[in-house]
Amino acid sequence: MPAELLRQCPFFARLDDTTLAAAAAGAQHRRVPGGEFFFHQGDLASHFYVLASGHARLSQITPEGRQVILGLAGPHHEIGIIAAIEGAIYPLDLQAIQDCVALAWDRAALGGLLETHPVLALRALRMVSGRFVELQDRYRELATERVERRVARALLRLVAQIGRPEDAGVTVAAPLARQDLAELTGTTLFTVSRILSAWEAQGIVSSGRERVTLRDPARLTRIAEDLPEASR
Amino acid sequence: MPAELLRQCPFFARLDDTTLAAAAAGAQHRRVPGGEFFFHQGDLASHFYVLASGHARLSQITPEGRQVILGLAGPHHEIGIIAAIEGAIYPLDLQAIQDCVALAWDRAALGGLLETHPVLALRALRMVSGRFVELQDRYRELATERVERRVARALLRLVAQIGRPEDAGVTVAAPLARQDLAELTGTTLFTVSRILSAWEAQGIVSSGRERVTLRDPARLTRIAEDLPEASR
DNA sequence: CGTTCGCTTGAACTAATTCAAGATAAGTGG
DNA sequence: CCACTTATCTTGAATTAGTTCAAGCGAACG
Repeated sequence: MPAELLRQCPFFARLDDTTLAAAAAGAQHRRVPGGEFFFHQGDLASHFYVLASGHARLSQITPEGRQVILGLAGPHHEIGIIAAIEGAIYPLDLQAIQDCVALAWDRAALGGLLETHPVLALRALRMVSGRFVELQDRYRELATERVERRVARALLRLVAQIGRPEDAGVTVAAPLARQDLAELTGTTLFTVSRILSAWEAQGIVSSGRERVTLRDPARLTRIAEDLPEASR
Repeated sequence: MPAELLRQCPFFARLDDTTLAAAAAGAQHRRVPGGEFFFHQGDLASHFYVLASGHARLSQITPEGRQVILGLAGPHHEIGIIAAIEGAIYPLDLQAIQDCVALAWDRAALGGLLETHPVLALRALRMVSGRFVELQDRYRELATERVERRVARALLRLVAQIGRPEDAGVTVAAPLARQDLAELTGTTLFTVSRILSAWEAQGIVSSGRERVTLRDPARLTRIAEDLPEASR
């Protein structure tokens, strides 16, 4: 049910029924198998997506071939609003890390929506502004904070975004290799591995192959905020 | 002449006369002496500014008190479009580094403009998207590149934005201390000083107290892009 | 004219990277 | 079901880019 999905993402939340129906009507379905790309950096921005299922990676490749992960996206996440802008190109890659299903609006449908429903144009501005502020905060982190804190913050952000509660803790609900965490935090897979090993020994996380579970999120928050450890 | 100034900034460029007149009519003037703040991070976003003269610094302060400079702004630059969003707060400080004069629109005037002239709403989206992409690129640089390249890029960006041609080279047209460059590139004032000294010895830049002049921008570009030095 | 502020430089230090070697776990095909 | 292959992860040791700290210089400013 498209309309149901839309109600759950901030961009379409709390709209009147006619607007929501118009939005749903313009959407197509797109399936992307794990590992394949929705689009590449530099492609003409042709579609705006809302993920229905699966997880995807937002990343850039440096001219030297090093990858930087800007973030992960899960169900209900909106990606590619830049398609609303005439002639714009995607500024990053969007790669499915599992089989994905998404709703997609092409430029014409998206343009029509934003014109006939000005509230959506304002929401687009609000959405991009919000992401801009988030990115600014991450930029500040990267410029001023040590690796351990950045990894702690990245994990907390990930479970907030795409976490799944488990018997004892919260798991990042997407495959997440050490290399991925390194590319998210601007460090190396070796450093991430050492940090996770140390945390595992302290019972803060438990992790395995492409999997990280937070066992003590409060303690991780203390590391992220650089607060003193509670005395014992 | 407000309208004249507006024509020179991308946000208002190439508008029909009535729209431009409406925009100019809603603007107030604001003078901010060097060192003082237009607004602080966390303030309710009340005004949208276009700088008429002077230079200003966009920065954040970390909870630990370390400053990060997100960029500098000069004449014709638009700042604070986030004021268009109901209830939004400024995500950074805007501090005059020289005496500044700016045009200012309050929330009501800005909201009115965007509603009555939809082209401006689209431009707002375009503007924020553009800045988002720039910030993404800087994030990638910070995550993957060495300090020397980041400083080279920062200087090239600065002269592109607010450069002033000189007898032999281009100068950053705003007071720019070593500390400022360090906070722009995520490093320390000592490292910046060493880098500038080395470049000065090679005739790439000449610099003094709060001043940097590029003598050989092409050579600096080669450093920024990590291309091989031309053989001699 | 002296004080302040920005800049430079050296020396010691360190957080993180790089490289190498091996362990562990997950498919794959016989 | 088990060997074989491959991908992920761990850990140690050496290296290094950049930081930190200390001392002093020199230009601007009151």
